[in-house]
Amino acid sequence: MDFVGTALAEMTMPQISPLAGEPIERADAERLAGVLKALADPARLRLLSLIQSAPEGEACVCDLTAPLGLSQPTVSHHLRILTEAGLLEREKRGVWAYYRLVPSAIATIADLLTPPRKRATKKAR
Amino acid sequence: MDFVGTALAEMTMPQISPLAGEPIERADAERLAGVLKALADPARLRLLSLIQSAPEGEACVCDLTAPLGLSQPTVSHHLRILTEAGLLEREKRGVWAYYRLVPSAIATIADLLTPPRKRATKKAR
DNA sequence: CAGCAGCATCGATCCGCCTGCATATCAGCA
DNA sequence: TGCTGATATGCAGGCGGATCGATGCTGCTG
Repeated sequence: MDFVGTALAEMTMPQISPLAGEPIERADAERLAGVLKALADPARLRLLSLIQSAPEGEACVCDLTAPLGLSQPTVSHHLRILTEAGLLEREKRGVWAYYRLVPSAIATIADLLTPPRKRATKKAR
Repeated sequence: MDFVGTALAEMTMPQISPLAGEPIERADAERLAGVLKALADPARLRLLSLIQSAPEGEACVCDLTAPLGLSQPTVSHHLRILTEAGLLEREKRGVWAYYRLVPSAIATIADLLTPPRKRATKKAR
């Protein structure tokens, strides 16, 4: 499941727009589902929220374990999934690993879900 | 998992905005994750796409089985999940069950994911 | 160099979900 | 009423994922 990391980049291409007019391709559906699957977990949603609302917009694992009530390996596991999905980026400073949101990554997903409003719902062929 | 059906309605309240400034609550995270989990499946994404691009914006199960390459019970199962998540609505006309998108349901999810751009990222306390 | 602290990885367990087959339900029709 | 076709539901196999304890790895520090 390494393709998930590049899924976002490939889907930013405007002509794909999965839920727009044309029926979605099987491969595109799997890519989008892969990214959504990374989002579709309470712990990971809270992780994104915690990191985003952190003082500098970044947080290390030790700051996230307590508020989530999960073990450190589990938190690392979720952070890994979010990073591979292209939603987080990791920076190692000394002993600590700082995570921050990838700018506009989530907004890209939101855009993919929102069909181009003005496009005719019927086939534009 | 009946709460999923009402999850969308509860989260449309603007003060929630899960990925906005404040850290997300555990209950809100689970509700949003529940809806996202309904979306995070290739078959269900293709179902939404197929229904939306259908002639009248609606389709019955028999029209969806072939393009998905899945058995009829499996398609019914996915349609049920999407309906319980508040993304589809079902109308029984005679022997057929017609499914159509709930207007702006997906757009609501997209809005929940997109933080209010101009909110200060730092704590507003 | 030895010890320690922060993270990642491994192995194992438990649970939920996707899928299909078989079956039940329901509406239309002869 | 009995039959046929379109959907829904029950059941079960199989796979993936969430979680944790134990362990390994790596910088920092004394």
